[in-house]
Amino acid sequence: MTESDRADEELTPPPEGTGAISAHMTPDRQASHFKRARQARETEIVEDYVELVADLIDEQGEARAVDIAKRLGVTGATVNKMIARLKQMDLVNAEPYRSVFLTEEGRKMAEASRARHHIVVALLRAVGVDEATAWADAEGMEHRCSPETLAAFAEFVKKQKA
Amino acid sequence: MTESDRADEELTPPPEGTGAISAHMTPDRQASHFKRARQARETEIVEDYVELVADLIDEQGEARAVDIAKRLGVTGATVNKMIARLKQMDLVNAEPYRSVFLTEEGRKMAEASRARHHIVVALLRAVGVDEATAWADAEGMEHRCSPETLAAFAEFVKKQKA
DNA sequence: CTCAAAAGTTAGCCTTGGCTAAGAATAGTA
DNA sequence: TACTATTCTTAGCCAAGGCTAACTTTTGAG
Repeated sequence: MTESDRADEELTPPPEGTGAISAHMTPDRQASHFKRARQARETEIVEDYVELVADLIDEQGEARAVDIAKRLGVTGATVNKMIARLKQMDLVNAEPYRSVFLTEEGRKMAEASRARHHIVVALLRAVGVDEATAWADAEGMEHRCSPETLAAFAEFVKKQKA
Repeated sequence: MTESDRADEELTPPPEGTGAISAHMTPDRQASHFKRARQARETEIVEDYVELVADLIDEQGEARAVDIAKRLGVTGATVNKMIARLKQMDLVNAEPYRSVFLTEEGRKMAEASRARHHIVVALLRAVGVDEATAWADAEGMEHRCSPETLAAFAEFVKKQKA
Protein backbone atom coordinates (compact mmCIF):
# COMPACT_ATOMS: atom_id res chain seq x y z
CA MET A 1 0.00 0.00 0.00
CA THR A 2 2.02 2.86 -1.28
CA GLU A 3 -0.53 5.59 -1.11
CA SER A 4 -1.69 5.40 2.39
CA ASP A 5 1.47 5.62 4.42
CA ARG A 6 1.68 9.18 3.36
CA ALA A 7 -1.69 10.19 4.69
CA ASP A 8 -1.88 7.81 7.59
CA GLU A 9 1.58 7.28 8.91
CA GLU A 10 2.85 10.79 8.35
CA LEU A 11 -0.21 12.18 9.97
CA THR A 12 1.16 13.46 13.22
CA PRO A 13 -1.32 14.08 16.04
CA PRO A 14 -3.75 16.63 14.67
CA PRO A 15 -2.63 20.18 15.41
CA GLU A 16 -5.44 20.92 17.83
CA GLY A 17 -6.99 24.31 17.69
CA THR A 18 -6.72 24.78 13.96
CA GLY A 19 -10.11 23.28 13.48
CA ALA A 20 -8.81 20.58 11.21
CA ILE A 21 -9.50 16.88 11.33
CA SER A 22 -10.47 15.63 14.75
CA ALA A 23 -8.86 12.86 16.74
CA HIS A 24 -11.19 10.01 15.83
CA MET A 25 -11.23 10.98 12.16
CA THR A 26 -9.07 9.00 9.79
CA PRO A 27 -8.93 9.62 6.05
CA ASP A 28 -10.92 6.47 5.42
CA ARG A 29 -13.55 7.40 7.90
CA GLN A 30 -13.83 10.86 6.47
CA ALA A 31 -14.10 9.43 2.97
CA SER A 32 -17.00 7.30 4.06
CA HIS A 33 -18.77 10.34 5.49
CA PHE A 34 -18.41 12.12 2.20
CA LYS A 35 -19.63 9.06 0.37
CA ARG A 36 -22.66 8.97 2.60
CA ALA A 37 -23.24 12.65 1.89
CA ARG A 38 -23.05 12.05 -1.86
CA GLN A 39 -25.46 9.17 -1.53
CA ALA A 40 -27.82 11.39 0.45
CA ARG A 41 -27.70 14.01 -2.28
CA GLU A 42 -28.87 11.43 -4.77
CA THR A 43 -31.78 10.14 -2.76
CA GLU A 44 -33.02 13.41 -1.38
CA ILE A 45 -34.52 14.62 -4.61
CA VAL A 46 -36.42 11.39 -4.94
CA GLU A 47 -37.67 11.75 -1.40
CA ASP A 48 -38.72 15.33 -2.02
CA TYR A 49 -40.81 14.32 -4.99
CA VAL A 50 -42.40 11.39 -3.20
CA GLU A 51 -43.19 13.38 -0.10
CA LEU A 52 -44.69 16.12 -2.21
CA VAL A 53 -46.86 13.68 -4.11
CA ALA A 54 -48.18 12.44 -0.79
CA ASP A 55 -48.87 15.99 0.35
CA LEU A 56 -50.76 16.84 -2.80
CA ILE A 57 -52.86 13.72 -2.60
CA ASP A 58 -53.76 14.55 0.99
CA GLU A 59 -54.56 18.14 0.24
CA GLN A 60 -56.18 17.99 -3.14
CA GLY A 61 -57.06 14.37 -3.66
CA GLU A 62 -54.61 13.96 -6.50
CA ALA A 63 -51.08 14.86 -7.52
CA ARG A 64 -50.94 16.62 -10.85
CA ALA A 65 -47.71 17.34 -12.63
CA VAL A 66 -48.47 21.02 -12.85
CA ASP A 67 -48.84 21.32 -9.08
CA ILE A 68 -45.72 19.33 -8.39
CA ALA A 69 -43.85 21.64 -10.72
CA LYS A 70 -45.24 24.70 -9.02
CA ARG A 71 -44.32 23.55 -5.54
CA LEU A 72 -40.85 22.41 -6.44
CA GLY A 73 -40.15 25.45 -8.56
CA VAL A 74 -39.21 23.44 -11.65
CA THR A 75 -40.71 23.08 -15.11
CA GLY A 76 -43.28 20.54 -16.12
CA ALA A 77 -40.79 18.81 -18.35
CA THR A 78 -38.51 18.21 -15.42
CA VAL A 79 -41.36 16.80 -13.38
CA ASN A 80 -42.31 14.52 -16.20
CA LYS A 81 -38.85 13.10 -16.49
CA MET A 82 -38.63 12.61 -12.77
CA ILE A 83 -42.01 10.89 -12.58
CA ALA A 84 -40.77 8.44 -15.18
CA ARG A 85 -37.81 7.71 -12.98
CA LEU A 86 -39.93 7.28 -9.87
CA LYS A 87 -42.12 4.91 -11.82
CA GLN A 88 -39.11 2.87 -12.77
CA MET A 89 -38.17 2.73 -9.11
CA ASP A 90 -41.66 1.48 -8.30
CA LEU A 91 -42.39 4.40 -6.07
CA VAL A 92 -45.33 5.72 -8.06
CA ASN A 93 -47.92 4.58 -10.56
CA ALA A 94 -48.58 6.92 -13.41
CA GLU A 95 -50.37 6.74 -16.75
CA PRO A 96 -49.92 9.27 -19.52
CA TYR A 97 -52.05 12.39 -19.01
CA ARG A 98 -53.21 11.14 -15.62
CA SER A 99 -52.18 12.19 -12.18
CA VAL A 100 -49.69 10.36 -10.05
CA PHE A 101 -50.28 7.81 -7.30
CA LEU A 102 -47.96 6.33 -4.76
CA THR A 103 -47.21 2.65 -4.65
CA GLU A 104 -47.09 0.97 -1.29
CA GLU A 105 -43.34 1.47 -1.26
CA GLY A 106 -43.75 5.10 -2.23
CA ARG A 107 -46.27 5.65 0.51
CA LYS A 108 -43.86 4.21 3.05
CA MET A 109 -41.07 6.43 1.85
CA ALA A 110 -43.33 9.47 1.98
CA GLU A 111 -44.36 8.71 5.52
CA ALA A 112 -40.82 8.16 6.67
CA SER A 113 -39.67 11.33 4.97
CA ARG A 114 -42.50 13.30 6.42
CA ALA A 115 -41.84 12.00 9.91
CA ARG A 116 -38.19 12.98 9.65
CA HIS A 117 -39.19 16.37 8.38
CA HIS A 118 -41.42 16.96 11.37
CA ILE A 119 -38.84 15.81 13.87
CA VAL A 120 -36.29 18.18 12.43
CA VAL A 121 -38.73 21.08 12.55
CA ALA A 122 -39.57 20.25 16.14
CA LEU A 123 -35.92 20.07 17.10
CA LEU A 124 -35.17 23.38 15.48
CA ARG A 125 -38.08 24.97 17.28
CA ALA A 126 -36.93 23.42 20.54
CA VAL A 127 -33.48 24.96 20.33
CA GLY A 128 -34.86 28.38 19.56
CA VAL A 129 -35.19 28.64 15.79
CA ASP A 130 -38.22 30.62 14.69
CA GLU A 131 -41.07 28.93 12.89
CA ALA A 132 -40.43 30.20 9.38
CA THR A 133 -36.71 29.52 9.48
CA ALA A 134 -37.32 26.09 10.92
CA TRP A 135 -39.50 25.13 7.99
CA ALA A 136 -37.11 26.59 5.50
CA ASP A 137 -34.05 24.87 6.92
CA ALA A 138 -35.70 21.56 7.58
CA GLU A 139 -35.96 21.22 3.83
CA GLY A 140 -32.55 19.75 3.24
CA MET A 141 -31.54 18.84 6.75
CA GLU A 142 -34.13 16.12 6.96
CA HIS A 143 -32.29 14.00 4.45
CA ARG A 144 -28.96 14.23 6.21
CA CYS A 145 -29.83 12.94 9.63
CA SER A 146 -29.05 9.36 10.51
CA PRO A 147 -31.65 7.36 12.40
CA GLU A 148 -29.52 7.79 15.53
CA THR A 149 -29.58 11.55 15.24
CA LEU A 150 -33.30 11.59 14.56
CA ALA A 151 -33.88 9.41 17.59
CA ALA A 152 -31.82 11.81 19.68
CA PHE A 153 -33.83 14.72 18.28
CA ALA A 154 -37.12 13.05 19.11
CA GLU A 155 -35.94 12.20 22.59
CA PHE A 156 -34.72 15.72 23.19
CA VAL A 157 -37.95 17.28 22.01
CA LYS A 158 -39.97 14.95 24.20
CA LYS A 159 -37.91 15.83 27.26
CA GLN A 160 -38.10 19.52 26.46
CA LYS A 161 -41.87 19.39 26.46
CA ALA A 162 -42.10 17.57 29.78
CA MET B 1 -53.27 33.76 -13.85
CA THR B 2 -54.97 30.53 -14.63
CA GLU B 3 -52.57 28.19 -12.99
CA SER B 4 -52.41 29.50 -9.52
CA ASP B 5 -56.02 29.75 -8.49
CA ARG B 6 -56.03 26.02 -8.50
CA ALA B 7 -53.23 25.64 -6.05
CA ASP B 8 -53.82 28.74 -3.99
CA GLU B 9 -57.51 29.45 -3.92
CA GLU B 10 -58.67 25.87 -3.82
CA LEU B 11 -56.30 25.15 -1.03
CA THR B 12 -58.67 24.77 1.83
CA PRO B 13 -57.21 25.02 5.33
CA PRO B 14 -54.61 22.29 5.50
CA PRO B 15 -56.08 19.02 6.69
CA GLU B 16 -54.23 19.05 9.97
CA GLY B 17 -52.89 15.77 11.20
CA THR B 18 -52.03 14.36 7.82
CA GLY B 19 -48.62 15.89 8.01
CA ALA B 20 -49.08 17.78 4.81
CA ILE B 21 -48.31 21.40 4.09
CA SER B 22 -48.43 23.64 7.12
CA ALA B 23 -50.40 26.80 7.61
CA HIS B 24 -47.80 29.37 6.69
CA MET B 25 -46.63 27.40 3.68
CA THR B 26 -47.84 28.51 0.26
CA PRO B 27 -46.80 26.83 -2.97
CA ASP B 28 -44.56 29.76 -3.80
CA ARG B 29 -42.91 29.71 -0.45
CA GLN B 30 -42.36 26.00 -0.65
CA ALA B 31 -40.91 26.36 -4.13
CA SER B 32 -38.42 28.85 -2.81
CA HIS B 33 -37.37 26.43 -0.08
CA PHE B 34 -36.72 23.78 -2.65
CA LYS B 35 -34.81 26.25 -4.78
CA ARG B 36 -32.68 27.11 -1.81
CA ALA B 37 -32.07 23.42 -1.22
CA ARG B 38 -31.00 22.92 -4.84
CA GLN B 39 -28.70 25.89 -4.56
CA ALA B 40 -27.20 24.44 -1.40
CA ARG B 41 -26.55 21.15 -3.16
CA GLU B 42 -24.53 22.98 -5.77
CA THR B 43 -22.39 24.93 -3.37
CA GLU B 44 -21.81 22.25 -0.81
CA ILE B 45 -19.40 20.25 -2.91
CA VAL B 46 -17.35 23.34 -3.51
CA GLU B 47 -17.34 24.06 0.21
CA ASP B 48 -16.32 20.52 1.01
CA TYR B 49 -13.32 20.74 -1.27
CA VAL B 50 -12.28 24.12 0.01
CA GLU B 51 -12.62 23.15 3.64
CA LEU B 52 -10.66 19.99 3.00
CA VAL B 53 -7.87 21.89 1.30
CA ALA B 54 -7.64 24.09 4.37
CA ASP B 55 -7.53 21.05 6.63
CA LEU B 56 -4.77 19.44 4.64
CA ILE B 57 -2.69 22.59 4.63
CA ASP B 58 -3.05 22.87 8.38
CA GLU B 59 -2.23 19.23 8.98
CA GLN B 60 0.40 18.51 6.43
CA GLY B 61 1.58 21.86 5.21
CA GLU B 62 0.20 21.32 1.74
CA ALA B 63 -2.83 20.00 -0.06
CA ARG B 64 -2.00 17.34 -2.60
CA ALA B 65 -4.52 15.98 -5.04
CA VAL B 66 -3.91 12.44 -3.94
CA ASP B 67 -4.79 13.25 -0.34
CA ILE B 68 -7.87 15.20 -1.32
CA ALA B 69 -8.97 12.23 -3.37
CA LYS B 70 -8.36 9.86 -0.50
CA ARG B 71 -10.32 11.88 2.01
CA LEU B 72 -13.24 12.56 -0.27
CA GLY B 73 -13.34 9.03 -1.55
CA VAL B 74 -13.16 10.02 -5.21
CA THR B 75 -10.60 9.45 -7.96
CA GLY B 76 -7.71 11.71 -8.77
CA ALA B 77 -9.25 12.61 -12.08
CA THR B 78 -12.32 13.91 -10.35
CA VAL B 79 -10.23 15.99 -8.00
CA ASN B 80 -8.30 17.41 -10.88
CA LYS B 81 -11.42 18.52 -12.66
CA MET B 82 -12.79 20.06 -9.50
CA ILE B 83 -9.57 21.91 -8.72
CA ALA B 84 -9.77 23.45 -12.16
CA ARG B 85 -13.26 24.63 -11.35
CA LEU B 86 -12.23 26.03 -7.97
CA LYS B 87 -9.42 27.86 -9.68
CA GLN B 88 -11.84 29.39 -12.12
CA MET B 89 -13.91 30.52 -9.16
CA ASP B 90 -10.83 32.13 -7.65
CA LEU B 91 -11.00 30.00 -4.56
CA VAL B 92 -7.64 28.31 -5.03
CA ASN B 93 -4.32 28.79 -6.75
CA ALA B 94 -2.89 25.77 -8.46
CA GLU B 95 -0.12 25.08 -10.93
CA PRO B 96 0.21 21.82 -12.85
CA TYR B 97 1.93 19.09 -10.82
CA ARG B 98 1.98 21.30 -7.74
CA SER B 99 -0.17 21.26 -4.68
CA VAL B 100 -3.11 23.49 -4.09
CA PHE B 101 -3.31 26.74 -2.14
CA LEU B 102 -6.25 28.80 -1.03
CA THR B 103 -6.81 32.31 -2.22
CA GLU B 104 -7.93 34.86 0.28
CA GLU B 105 -11.49 34.23 -0.76
CA GLY B 106 -10.99 30.50 -0.46
CA ARG B 107 -9.54 30.88 2.99
CA LYS B 108 -12.55 32.86 4.09
CA MET B 109 -14.91 30.25 2.73
CA ALA B 110 -12.98 27.50 4.45
CA GLU B 111 -13.12 29.28 7.76
CA ALA B 112 -16.81 29.96 7.51
CA SER B 113 -17.49 26.40 6.49
CA ARG B 114 -15.38 25.03 9.29
CA ALA B 115 -17.07 27.25 11.85
CA ARG B 116 -20.47 26.05 10.71
CA HIS B 117 -19.28 22.49 10.85
CA HIS B 118 -18.17 22.87 14.43
CA ILE B 119 -21.35 24.55 15.55
CA VAL B 120 -23.41 21.75 14.08
CA VAL B 121 -21.29 19.12 15.78
CA ALA B 122 -21.59 20.97 19.08
CA LEU B 123 -25.35 21.25 18.73
CA LEU B 124 -25.70 17.58 17.94
CA ARG B 125 -23.60 16.69 20.96
CA ALA B 126 -25.66 19.05 23.10
CA VAL B 127 -28.94 17.37 22.24
CA GLY B 128 -27.55 13.93 22.95
CA VAL B 129 -26.06 12.63 19.71
CA ASP B 130 -22.92 10.57 20.27
CA GLU B 131 -19.56 11.81 19.09
CA ALA B 132 -19.10 9.56 16.06
CA THR B 133 -22.61 10.07 14.75
CA ALA B 134 -22.34 13.80 15.28
CA TRP B 135 -19.27 13.97 13.07
CA ALA B 136 -20.82 11.75 10.45
CA ASP B 137 -24.09 13.67 10.27
CA ALA B 138 -22.58 17.12 10.46
CA GLU B 139 -21.12 16.39 7.05
CA GLY B 140 -24.07 17.48 5.00
CA MET B 141 -26.12 19.30 7.62
CA GLU B 142 -23.59 22.08 7.87
CA HIS B 143 -24.43 23.30 4.40
CA ARG B 144 -28.16 23.42 4.97
CA CYS B 145 -28.37 25.67 7.98
CA SER B 146 -29.23 29.31 7.52
CA PRO B 147 -27.28 31.89 9.49
CA GLU B 148 -30.32 32.25 11.75
CA THR B 149 -30.34 28.58 12.58
CA LEU B 150 -26.60 28.53 13.17
CA ALA B 151 -26.94 31.49 15.48
CA ALA B 152 -29.66 29.69 17.39
CA PHE B 153 -27.45 26.60 17.60
CA ALA B 154 -24.53 28.59 18.94
CA GLU B 155 -26.72 30.32 21.46
CA PHE B 156 -28.24 27.08 22.60
CA VAL B 157 -24.88 25.38 23.01
CA LYS B 158 -23.57 28.34 24.98
CA LYS B 159 -26.52 28.25 27.34
CA GLN B 160 -26.29 24.51 27.72
CA LYS B 161 -22.72 24.82 28.89
CA ALA B 162 -23.47 27.47 31.46
C1' DC C 1 22.22 8.89 -12.42
C1' DT C 2 18.86 5.78 -13.64
C1' DC C 3 14.54 4.18 -13.75
C1' DA C 4 10.37 2.40 -11.57
C1' DA C 5 6.61 3.83 -8.66
C1' DA C 6 3.65 7.44 -7.40
C1' DA C 7 1.28 11.44 -8.56
C1' DG C 8 -0.80 14.33 -11.75
C1' DT C 9 -3.11 15.15 -16.26
C1' DT C 10 -6.11 14.47 -20.19
C1' DA C 11 -9.69 12.53 -22.97
C1' DG C 12 -13.82 10.44 -23.27
C1' DC C 13 -17.85 8.33 -21.22
C1' DC C 14 -22.07 8.16 -18.13
C1' DT C 15 -26.04 9.70 -15.22
C1' DT C 16 -28.66 13.39 -12.97
C1' DG C 17 -31.56 16.93 -13.02
C1' DG C 18 -32.23 21.16 -14.73
C1' DC C 19 -33.88 23.94 -19.12
C1' DT C 20 -36.58 25.43 -23.77
C1' DA C 21 -39.37 24.67 -27.62
C1' DA C 22 -42.73 22.40 -30.05
C1' DG C 23 -46.38 19.26 -30.49
C1' DA C 24 -50.38 16.15 -28.61
C1' DA C 25 -54.12 15.35 -25.39
C1' DT C 26 -57.56 16.97 -22.27
C1' DA C 27 -60.91 19.96 -20.37
C1' DG C 28 -63.93 23.80 -19.92
C1' DT C 29 -66.74 27.22 -22.05
C1' DA C 30 -69.32 29.44 -25.56
C1' DT D 1 -70.23 20.49 -30.49
C1' DA D 2 -66.36 23.23 -31.40
C1' DC D 3 -62.64 25.67 -30.08
C1' DT D 4 -59.33 27.62 -26.99
C1' DA D 5 -56.69 27.43 -22.85
C1' DT D 6 -54.33 24.36 -20.00
C1' DT D 7 -51.80 20.46 -19.18
C1' DC D 8 -48.88 16.86 -20.49
C1' DT D 9 -45.31 14.78 -23.40
C1' DT D 10 -41.24 14.49 -26.18
C1' DA D 11 -36.91 15.84 -28.09
C1' DG D 12 -32.79 17.95 -27.62
C1' DC D 13 -29.66 20.89 -25.03
C1' DC D 14 -26.51 21.91 -20.97
C1' DA D 15 -23.46 21.73 -16.76
C1' DA D 16 -22.04 19.11 -12.78
C1' DG D 17 -19.61 15.58 -10.92
C1' DG D 18 -18.65 11.02 -10.96
C1' DC D 19 -15.80 7.17 -13.54
C1' DT D 20 -11.84 4.49 -16.42
C1' DA D 21 -7.96 4.25 -19.30
C1' DA D 22 -3.90 5.98 -21.20
C1' DC D 23 -0.24 9.12 -20.88
C1' DT D 24 3.26 12.52 -18.73
C1' DT D 25 5.73 14.44 -14.98
C1' DT D 26 7.85 14.14 -10.57
C1' DT D 27 9.92 11.75 -6.87
C1' DG D 28 12.88 8.93 -4.55
C1' DA D 29 15.65 4.42 -3.90
C1' DG D 30 19.48 1.94 -5.36
